[in-house]
Amino acid sequence: MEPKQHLYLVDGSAYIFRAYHRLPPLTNPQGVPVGAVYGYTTMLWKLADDLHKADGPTHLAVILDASGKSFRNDIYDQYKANRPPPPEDLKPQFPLIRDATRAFSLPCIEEQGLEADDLIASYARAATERGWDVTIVSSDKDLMQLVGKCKHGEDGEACIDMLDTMKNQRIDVPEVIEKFGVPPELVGDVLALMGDSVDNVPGIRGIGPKTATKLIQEHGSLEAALAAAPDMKPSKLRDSLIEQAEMARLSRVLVQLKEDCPLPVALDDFKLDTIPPDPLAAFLEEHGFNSLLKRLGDGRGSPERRVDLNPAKPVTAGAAPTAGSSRQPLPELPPIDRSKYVCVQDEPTLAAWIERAMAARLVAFDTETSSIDAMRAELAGISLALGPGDACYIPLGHGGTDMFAERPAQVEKTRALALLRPLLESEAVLKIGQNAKYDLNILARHGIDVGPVDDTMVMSFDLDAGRSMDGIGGGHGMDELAARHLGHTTLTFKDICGSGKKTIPFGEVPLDRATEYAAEDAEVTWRLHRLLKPRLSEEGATRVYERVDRPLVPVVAQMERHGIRVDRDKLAGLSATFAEEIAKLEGQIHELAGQPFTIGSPKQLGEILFDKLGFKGGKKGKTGQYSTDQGILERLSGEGAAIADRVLEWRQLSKLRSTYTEALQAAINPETGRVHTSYSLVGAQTGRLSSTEPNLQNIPIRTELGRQIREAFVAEPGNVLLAADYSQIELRLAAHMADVPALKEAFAEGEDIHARTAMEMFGEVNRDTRGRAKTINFAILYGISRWGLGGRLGVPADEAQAMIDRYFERFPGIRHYIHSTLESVRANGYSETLFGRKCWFPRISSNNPNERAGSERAAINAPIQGTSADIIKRAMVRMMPALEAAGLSHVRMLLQVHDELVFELPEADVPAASKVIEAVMAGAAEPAVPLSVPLGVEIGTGLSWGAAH
DNA sequence: GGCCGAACGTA
DNA sequence: GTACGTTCGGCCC
Repeated sequence: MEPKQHLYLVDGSAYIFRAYHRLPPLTNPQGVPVGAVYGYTTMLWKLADDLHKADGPTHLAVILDASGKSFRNDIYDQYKANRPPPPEDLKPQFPLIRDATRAFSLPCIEEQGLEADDLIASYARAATERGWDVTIVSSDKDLMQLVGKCKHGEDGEACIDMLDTMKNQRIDVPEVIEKFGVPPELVGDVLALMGDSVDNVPGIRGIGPKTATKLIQEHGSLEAALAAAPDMKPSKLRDSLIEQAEMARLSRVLVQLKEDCPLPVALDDFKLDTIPPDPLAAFLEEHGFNSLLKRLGDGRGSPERRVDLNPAKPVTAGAAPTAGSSRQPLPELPPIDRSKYVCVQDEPTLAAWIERAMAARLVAFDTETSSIDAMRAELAGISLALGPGDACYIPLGHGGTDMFAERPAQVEKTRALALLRPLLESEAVLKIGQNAKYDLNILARHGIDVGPVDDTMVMSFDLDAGRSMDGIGGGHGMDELAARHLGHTTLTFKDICGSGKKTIPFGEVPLDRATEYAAEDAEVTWRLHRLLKPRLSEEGATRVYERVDRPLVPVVAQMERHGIRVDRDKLAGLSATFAEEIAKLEGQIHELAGQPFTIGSPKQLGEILFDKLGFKGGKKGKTGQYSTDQGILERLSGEGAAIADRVLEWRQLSKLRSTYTEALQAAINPETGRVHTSYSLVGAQTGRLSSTEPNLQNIPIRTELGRQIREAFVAEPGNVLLAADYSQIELRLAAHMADVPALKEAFAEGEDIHARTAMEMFGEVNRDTRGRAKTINFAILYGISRWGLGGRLGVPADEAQAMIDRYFERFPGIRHYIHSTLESVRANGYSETLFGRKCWFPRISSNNPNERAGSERAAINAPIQGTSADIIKRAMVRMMPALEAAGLSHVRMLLQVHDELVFELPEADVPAASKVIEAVMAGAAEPAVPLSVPLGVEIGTGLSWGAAH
């Protein structure tokens, strides 16, 4: 028989507050306060010492609070409202807690919307159900409710106790009774009566611990005490109990621990091995914890030392995992075996799978459909995975198109979805998707609001954006992730459905093949989640994942479903006008050329211009072709070449017609009559969204002709469109991040920022100097180079360099920002936004100077562009709740264009909605990152997108 | 049918 | 000089 398993659950968040208040202030060699971190480290040290003792841990995890809001705020909005912000010198220690945990190679769990207490309760219950003993490392009184809860599992009795490491005291049932006067199962009733000022649990006014205990002892429960109140002798206590009975009941709910939370990491993955000494030593050294370092002594280099990279296993693409990324290795799983999958074709089997998924509290899922376009796709089936080799496919729309072939047996679609709905919508079951936004949209169209959801594609992005090396892709698609992390080659869509003309819809794929493909996707998603989720906390990506990108998934999904109305007739009219003009120009161009040719071919055009017509200044690029881009043609036009002028006009009109007026008409969804773009959450390495099919982030605005296309984006009758833009957000962020007093001042005063720059640079402001200043400001954001700036301004490189020097002289913070950013990217391999979003630059140390310089420019830009992306994403996440709280439930958020949000709303709501939108956007960095510049938001409204600007 | 480079639309 | 996506012609298979 296996030895008894013993799980330790460390209440990390509560611990550091206690450690902070109990220990003297202490700073590390870099001057960062680390007193609480030191206390936390010694606590982990003590636990690690017990590792191989008889009653020591066999499994261990640290549990942290991930976010300020939880389900308790939905029940009682004042919950934890009185809690003061943490002291300034404690704040920087929070992220270090994760570093410390990582240094011990221990798993660290946190989950948005859940408090550490609830996760601890859920893990404790799950472990005792399996017959494991549990020790909760905490002294939190709420958690005392759990003590003693025994189960009779396979291994006999399993119990929960607590360990207060500060007092070095075990807390078991007698200790709980000593503290509360009642056994653990009644602690919740006592807590409900006495309330808690720190958490702002109301309780009953005038009742403290003493009276609460007495009442519960006498009556046996909260409800009994409340029921007995009218018969008590008249007193203040009696009146309070009667008057505030509801408050007590509410408090009872608030102190109740949630034991059925989805478990983001499986219990088996908390298995403890040995603590590898190297990362620990590095951590102790970095923070100057010399006494501990000494005690670690010659543990370094011992035979237990673990090797980071096992060549037999698949290797993460990009930079090899470096010091600090080690952890207790996850137990190995059997290889993927597609023969184990089940095709679910009848209701009882389906019901059994749903029941098992409910019990597992974690299920990977995937939908199969007829199209890549979620707004047009027909549902063909759903796959579920509960573990390795434990996956199924539920066909729902197979067959039926061929009248002569027999339709395979399947559970009827509506019936199956009705059965699946409680699972997919259950708060207690974590659903894991790969690009879950797609599946959310498919299921939303069938009336199912899936949640809570984790997304492995988004996790991969938050961990590894930009991390690709020669020969190894850096993408976040399922096939690529499976190859990179699991060493597994998945069946591809092409393998199953073919490609090109011979593509068959998924609903026509035979069920055995469909099952292999679909269930494999779900199992791969399950396995990826198991690998990636723990990496989030280990690699400092939790904040950006939990607070920004994860909650954004359903928000963006909803925007895609909303779509935007376009005026087809208006587009058709423009298209016809453009076509006429294009034909006219074509005739003139062929006339001027002396022969017909394909104007759209740069190759042919170049030959006509420079070979046949003999214009000078033809430059051939690396492909041996003449360049005929806008700059060249404008120069020729200035030199009097009429043909160049006509070609420029022809190009503008052709572009507008083919890319916009024609393509947008084709993109109108016949069912909704609207255009639904698809946003990629992992499209831009910096963290921006990207938009495809169609791209609604590059609708023209700069020229009058192009602007007419924006007029075709319109509101429904009775509604208007509202466009809200951040003004100069990247420059504002640069001013903040590089700490440039002159620029910050200008933004604070609402000055014209380019004019201010012109004044600083040239001593006077006029059209010319302001324009040059504007160019320089942008050049800074894009990673400046003398040649680039020179080219833009039309001055020699040395003159441009002089301007750059002058800029640095006037705004010294900028030079320092560039220098320190590059320094840090070279040292760590990645840049970081103010919110901790990483962007990797594997070529920053390339031997190729061009490549290296390119990476450097991108690395200077990424924190600024990425922080701006983080901020608007945070605004998007908060927007609908804020509007709803203001009673503005008819406002719909339709589009995001990097620094702009577009809404559709009833005209009457404009004043109220403008206020909310402005406030949410302007405050979106707070409270995580207080900015030293205000964020300006400009709002316009109109019947069309064009008019709203 | 699939891929690449040139050109050009946006922030 | 940053970050994207789409269209087109030209070329490959």
